[in-house]
Amino acid sequence: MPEFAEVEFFRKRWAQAAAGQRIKSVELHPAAKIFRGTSPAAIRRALTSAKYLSSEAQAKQMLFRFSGGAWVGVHLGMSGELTVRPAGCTPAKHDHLVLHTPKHSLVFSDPRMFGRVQFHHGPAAPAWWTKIAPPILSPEFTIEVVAAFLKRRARAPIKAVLLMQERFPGVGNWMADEILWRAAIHPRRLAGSLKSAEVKTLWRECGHVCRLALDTIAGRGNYLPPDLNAHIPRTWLFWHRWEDGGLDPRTKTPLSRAEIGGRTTCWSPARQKL
DNA sequence: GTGCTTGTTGGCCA
DNA sequence: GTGGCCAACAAGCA
Repeated sequence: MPEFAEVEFFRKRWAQAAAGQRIKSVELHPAAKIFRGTSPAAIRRALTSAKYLSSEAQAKQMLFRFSGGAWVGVHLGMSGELTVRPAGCTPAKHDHLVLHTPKHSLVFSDPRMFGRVQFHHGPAAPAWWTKIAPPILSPEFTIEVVAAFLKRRARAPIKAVLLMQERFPGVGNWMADEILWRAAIHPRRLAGSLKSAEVKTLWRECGHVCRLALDTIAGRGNYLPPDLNAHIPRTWLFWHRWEDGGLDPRTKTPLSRAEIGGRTTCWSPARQKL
Protein backbone atom coordinates (compact mmCIF):
# COMPACT_ATOMS: atom_id res chain seq x y z
CA MET A 1 0.00 0.00 0.00
CA PRO A 2 2.36 2.69 1.14
CA GLU A 3 4.14 5.04 -1.20
CA PHE A 4 6.35 8.04 -0.55
CA ALA A 5 4.17 10.24 1.69
CA GLU A 6 2.42 7.34 3.41
CA VAL A 7 5.79 5.97 4.41
CA GLU A 8 6.58 9.31 6.03
CA PHE A 9 3.20 9.21 7.79
CA PHE A 10 4.03 5.84 9.36
CA ARG A 11 7.57 6.90 10.25
CA LYS A 12 6.25 9.97 12.00
CA ARG A 13 3.70 7.93 13.89
CA TRP A 14 6.37 5.65 15.37
CA ALA A 15 8.80 8.51 15.88
CA GLN A 16 6.33 10.58 17.90
CA ALA A 17 5.56 7.68 20.20
CA ALA A 18 9.20 6.61 20.50
CA ALA A 19 10.66 10.06 21.20
CA GLY A 20 12.87 9.90 24.28
CA GLN A 21 11.85 6.32 25.01
CA ARG A 22 13.91 3.24 25.74
CA ILE A 23 12.84 -0.18 24.53
CA LYS A 24 11.95 -2.44 27.41
CA SER A 25 11.40 -5.58 25.42
CA VAL A 26 11.07 -6.87 21.87
CA GLU A 27 8.55 -9.38 20.59
CA LEU A 28 8.94 -10.86 17.15
CA HIS A 29 7.83 -13.69 14.95
CA PRO A 30 11.05 -15.58 14.21
CA ALA A 31 9.50 -17.46 11.29
CA ALA A 32 8.09 -14.41 9.51
CA LYS A 33 9.50 -13.87 6.05
CA ILE A 34 9.68 -10.21 6.94
CA PHE A 35 13.10 -10.79 8.50
CA ARG A 36 14.73 -12.08 5.32
CA GLY A 37 18.46 -11.94 5.69
CA THR A 38 18.62 -10.72 9.26
CA SER A 39 18.55 -12.70 12.44
CA PRO A 40 15.55 -12.07 14.70
CA ALA A 41 17.72 -13.03 17.67
CA ALA A 42 20.23 -10.31 16.80
CA ILE A 43 17.45 -7.74 16.58
CA ARG A 44 16.12 -8.70 19.98
CA ARG A 45 19.57 -8.64 21.56
CA ALA A 46 20.54 -5.25 20.13
CA LEU A 47 17.26 -3.46 20.73
CA THR A 48 16.43 -4.58 24.23
CA SER A 49 17.15 -1.54 26.48
CA ALA A 50 18.27 0.54 23.50
CA LYS A 51 17.10 4.14 23.32
CA TYR A 52 15.35 5.52 20.26
CA LEU A 53 17.47 8.30 18.76
CA SER A 54 16.14 9.35 15.35
CA SER A 55 14.57 8.20 12.11
CA GLU A 56 14.26 9.06 8.44
CA ALA A 57 12.06 8.11 5.51
CA GLN A 58 13.39 7.81 1.99
CA ALA A 59 11.54 6.50 -1.05
CA LYS A 60 9.41 3.63 0.30
CA GLN A 61 11.78 2.83 3.16
CA MET A 62 12.36 3.95 6.72
CA LEU A 63 15.37 3.77 8.96
CA PHE A 64 15.13 3.96 12.76
CA ARG A 65 18.29 4.60 14.75
CA PHE A 66 18.79 3.36 18.29
CA SER A 67 21.59 3.68 20.82
CA GLY A 68 24.44 1.18 20.69
CA GLY A 69 24.72 1.44 16.88
CA ALA A 70 21.48 -0.43 16.23
CA TRP A 71 19.50 0.47 13.10
CA VAL A 72 16.17 -0.94 11.97
CA GLY A 73 15.15 -0.58 8.34
CA VAL A 74 11.51 -1.05 7.40
CA HIS A 75 9.90 -1.52 4.01
CA LEU A 76 6.13 -1.83 4.18
CA GLY A 77 5.64 -3.72 0.92
CA MET A 78 2.00 -3.90 -0.19
CA SER A 79 0.16 -4.25 3.08
CA GLY A 80 2.55 -3.28 5.84
CA GLU A 81 1.66 -0.78 8.56
CA LEU A 82 3.27 0.78 11.59
CA THR A 83 0.92 1.38 14.48
CA VAL A 84 1.17 2.56 18.06
CA ARG A 85 -0.79 0.74 20.74
CA PRO A 86 -1.11 1.00 24.49
CA ALA A 87 1.90 -0.21 26.46
CA GLY A 88 2.14 -3.96 26.89
CA CYS A 89 -0.26 -4.86 24.09
CA THR A 90 -0.43 -8.47 22.96
CA PRO A 91 0.62 -9.09 19.34
CA ALA A 92 -2.19 -10.02 16.96
CA LYS A 93 -1.98 -12.48 14.08
CA HIS A 94 -0.07 -10.33 11.59
CA ASP A 95 2.05 -8.36 14.05
CA HIS A 96 5.59 -9.44 13.22
CA LEU A 97 7.58 -7.02 15.33
CA VAL A 98 6.57 -5.25 18.55
CA LEU A 99 8.84 -2.84 20.40
CA HIS A 100 7.59 -2.24 23.93
CA THR A 101 8.48 1.09 25.54
CA PRO A 102 7.22 2.25 28.96
CA LYS A 103 4.57 4.42 27.29
CA HIS A 104 3.57 2.58 24.11
CA SER A 105 3.98 -0.50 21.99
CA LEU A 106 5.30 0.11 18.49
CA VAL A 107 3.91 -2.49 16.10
CA PHE A 108 4.90 -3.55 12.59
CA SER A 109 2.16 -5.61 10.97
CA ASP A 110 1.85 -6.98 7.46
CA PRO A 111 -0.69 -9.65 6.45
CA ARG A 112 0.74 -10.26 2.99
CA MET A 113 4.34 -10.31 4.16
CA PHE A 114 5.76 -8.50 1.15
CA GLY A 115 7.34 -6.05 3.55
CA ARG A 116 10.65 -6.46 5.30
CA VAL A 117 12.54 -5.52 8.42
CA GLN A 118 16.28 -5.21 8.08
CA PHE A 119 18.64 -4.92 10.96
CA HIS A 120 22.02 -3.25 10.87
CA HIS A 121 24.67 -2.82 13.52
CA GLY A 122 27.41 -0.21 13.27
CA PRO A 123 28.33 3.45 13.63
CA ALA A 124 26.90 4.55 10.27
CA ALA A 125 23.73 3.89 8.29
CA PRO A 126 23.82 0.70 6.17
CA ALA A 127 24.93 0.72 2.54
CA TRP A 128 21.50 -0.20 1.18
CA TRP A 129 20.17 3.00 2.76
CA THR A 130 22.79 5.37 1.45
CA LYS A 131 22.50 4.08 -2.09
CA ILE A 132 18.79 4.87 -2.47
CA ALA A 133 18.30 7.26 -5.41
CA PRO A 134 18.21 11.00 -4.61
CA PRO A 135 14.73 12.17 -3.59
CA ILE A 136 12.36 13.76 -6.09
CA LEU A 137 12.21 16.78 -3.78
CA SER A 138 15.99 17.24 -3.85
CA PRO A 139 18.04 19.54 -6.12
CA GLU A 140 19.55 16.47 -7.78
CA PHE A 141 16.21 15.60 -9.33
CA THR A 142 16.64 17.84 -12.35
CA ILE A 143 14.77 17.97 -15.61
CA GLU A 144 17.98 16.85 -17.38
CA VAL A 145 18.24 13.75 -15.22
CA VAL A 146 14.60 12.88 -15.96
CA ALA A 147 15.01 13.50 -19.70
CA ALA A 148 18.09 11.26 -19.84
CA PHE A 149 16.28 8.49 -17.99
CA LEU A 150 13.25 8.65 -20.30
CA LYS A 151 15.61 8.38 -23.24
CA ARG A 152 17.24 5.28 -21.81
CA ARG A 153 13.81 3.74 -21.15
CA ALA A 154 12.48 5.00 -24.48
CA ARG A 155 10.56 1.83 -25.40
CA ALA A 156 8.71 1.33 -22.12
CA PRO A 157 5.32 2.91 -21.39
CA ILE A 158 5.73 6.06 -19.29
CA LYS A 159 3.57 4.53 -16.54
CA ALA A 160 6.03 1.67 -16.10
CA VAL A 161 8.96 4.10 -16.12
CA LEU A 162 7.49 6.21 -13.30
CA LEU A 163 7.35 3.09 -11.14
CA MET A 164 11.13 2.57 -11.43
CA GLN A 165 12.57 3.29 -8.00
CA GLU A 166 16.08 3.87 -9.36
CA ARG A 167 14.89 7.24 -10.72
CA PHE A 168 11.51 7.96 -9.13
CA PRO A 169 12.06 6.85 -5.54
CA GLY A 170 8.83 6.52 -3.61
CA VAL A 171 6.48 6.68 -6.58
CA GLY A 172 3.97 3.83 -6.58
CA ASN A 173 0.87 2.98 -8.54
CA TRP A 174 -1.48 5.73 -7.39
CA MET A 175 1.17 8.46 -7.42
CA ALA A 176 2.22 7.51 -10.95
CA ASP A 177 -1.40 7.79 -12.09
CA GLU A 178 -1.84 11.09 -10.25
CA ILE A 179 1.31 12.55 -11.85
CA LEU A 180 0.33 11.50 -15.37
CA TRP A 181 -3.21 12.74 -14.92
CA ARG A 182 -2.01 16.17 -13.76
CA ALA A 183 0.55 16.30 -16.56
CA ALA A 184 -2.14 15.27 -19.10
CA ILE A 185 0.02 12.46 -20.47
CA HIS A 186 -1.50 9.11 -21.47
CA PRO A 187 0.04 6.31 -19.38
CA ARG A 188 0.60 4.14 -22.46
CA ARG A 189 2.77 6.71 -24.25
CA LEU A 190 6.31 5.36 -24.73
CA ALA A 191 8.81 7.23 -22.60
CA GLY A 192 10.91 8.08 -25.64
CA SER A 193 7.98 9.68 -27.45
CA LEU A 194 7.50 12.57 -25.02
CA LYS A 195 8.18 16.05 -26.41
CA SER A 196 10.49 18.22 -24.35
CA ALA A 197 7.57 20.36 -23.14
CA GLU A 198 5.87 17.17 -21.90
CA VAL A 199 9.03 16.03 -20.14
CA LYS A 200 9.16 19.38 -18.40
CA THR A 201 5.52 19.12 -17.30
CA LEU A 202 6.04 15.57 -16.10
CA TRP A 203 9.10 16.58 -14.11
CA ARG A 204 7.23 19.49 -12.54
CA GLU A 205 4.22 17.35 -11.62
CA CYS A 206 6.47 14.74 -9.99
CA GLY A 207 7.59 17.47 -7.61
CA HIS A 208 4.10 18.86 -7.11
CA VAL A 209 2.52 15.52 -6.31
CA CYS A 210 5.32 14.62 -3.89
CA ARG A 211 5.13 17.99 -2.12
CA LEU A 212 1.33 18.00 -1.90
CA ALA A 213 1.18 14.37 -0.83
CA LEU A 214 3.74 14.96 1.88
CA ASP A 215 1.85 17.97 3.28
CA THR A 216 -1.62 16.45 3.15
CA ILE A 217 -0.85 12.83 4.05
CA ALA A 218 2.05 13.13 6.51
CA GLY A 219 1.21 16.64 7.74
CA ARG A 220 3.49 19.64 8.16
CA GLY A 221 5.87 20.08 11.05
CA ASN A 222 4.77 18.25 14.17
CA TYR A 223 1.22 17.80 13.01
CA LEU A 224 0.23 14.23 12.12
CA PRO A 225 -3.20 13.70 10.46
CA PRO A 226 -5.50 11.25 12.30
CA ASP A 227 -5.36 8.84 9.39
CA LEU A 228 -3.65 8.51 6.05
CA ASN A 229 -6.36 9.96 3.83
CA ALA A 230 -7.89 12.43 6.25
CA HIS A 231 -6.87 15.54 4.31
CA ILE A 232 -6.53 14.36 0.71
CA PRO A 233 -8.67 16.74 -1.39
CA ARG A 234 -11.54 15.37 -3.46
CA THR A 235 -9.97 17.17 -6.41
CA TRP A 236 -7.26 14.50 -6.65
CA LEU A 237 -7.59 11.53 -8.98
CA PHE A 238 -6.79 9.45 -5.88
CA TRP A 239 -10.40 9.28 -4.67
CA HIS A 240 -11.92 8.46 -8.03
CA ARG A 241 -9.54 5.91 -9.54
CA TRP A 242 -11.21 2.87 -8.02
CA GLU A 243 -14.80 4.06 -8.01
CA ASP A 244 -17.20 2.29 -10.31
CA GLY A 245 -18.23 4.86 -12.87
CA GLY A 246 -15.56 7.19 -11.48
CA LEU A 247 -15.34 10.65 -13.01
CA ASP A 248 -12.32 12.84 -13.69
CA PRO A 249 -12.59 15.44 -10.89
CA ARG A 250 -11.55 18.23 -13.28
CA THR A 251 -13.52 17.50 -16.45
CA LYS A 252 -16.32 15.38 -14.89
CA THR A 253 -15.88 12.92 -17.76
CA PRO A 254 -15.57 9.13 -17.28
CA LEU A 255 -12.23 7.60 -16.28
CA SER A 256 -10.71 4.55 -17.96
CA ARG A 257 -8.89 1.63 -16.39
CA ALA A 258 -6.57 -0.94 -17.93
CA GLU A 259 -3.45 -2.89 -17.09
CA ILE A 260 -0.37 -0.97 -18.18
CA GLY A 261 3.15 -1.88 -17.19
CA GLY A 262 1.74 -4.84 -15.29
CA ARG A 263 -0.34 -2.65 -12.97
CA THR A 264 -3.94 -1.50 -13.02
CA THR A 265 -3.83 2.05 -14.32
CA CYS A 266 -6.46 4.76 -14.26
CA TRP A 267 -6.53 7.75 -16.57
CA SER A 268 -8.85 10.35 -18.00
CA PRO A 269 -9.29 9.91 -21.77
CA ALA A 270 -10.56 13.48 -22.02
CA ARG A 271 -7.26 14.90 -20.72
CA GLN A 272 -4.74 12.19 -21.54
CA LYS A 273 -4.51 11.34 -25.25
CA LEU A 274 -2.41 8.73 -26.98
C1' DG B 1 -14.88 -20.52 -5.91
C1' DT B 2 -13.01 -16.14 -8.69
C1' DG B 3 -10.54 -12.30 -9.27
C1' DC B 4 -8.79 -8.57 -7.73
C1' DT B 5 -4.94 -5.62 -4.48
C1' DT B 6 -1.00 1.68 -3.52
C1' DG B 7 5.54 -3.71 -4.34
C1' DT B 8 9.77 -6.01 -5.59
C1' DT B 9 12.59 -9.53 -7.59
C1' DG B 10 14.60 -12.93 -10.61
C1' DG B 11 14.36 -15.37 -14.78
C1' DC B 12 13.48 -15.39 -19.57
C1' DC B 13 13.84 -13.46 -24.08
C1' DA B 14 14.79 -10.08 -27.88
C1' DG C 1 25.47 -6.54 -21.76
C1' DT C 2 20.89 -3.98 -21.82
C1' DG C 3 16.17 -3.41 -21.49
C1' DG C 4 11.29 -5.06 -21.20
C1' DC C 5 7.91 -8.33 -19.54
C1' DC C 6 5.92 -11.53 -16.48
C1' DA C 7 5.19 -14.77 -12.76
C1' DA C 8 5.83 -15.46 -8.05
C1' DC C 9 5.62 -14.18 -3.41
C1' DA C 10 0.82 -14.33 0.33
C1' DA C 11 -3.42 -13.16 2.49
C1' DG C 12 -7.65 -10.70 2.67
C1' DC C 13 -11.61 -8.93 0.63
C1' DA C 14 -15.82 -8.37 -2.45
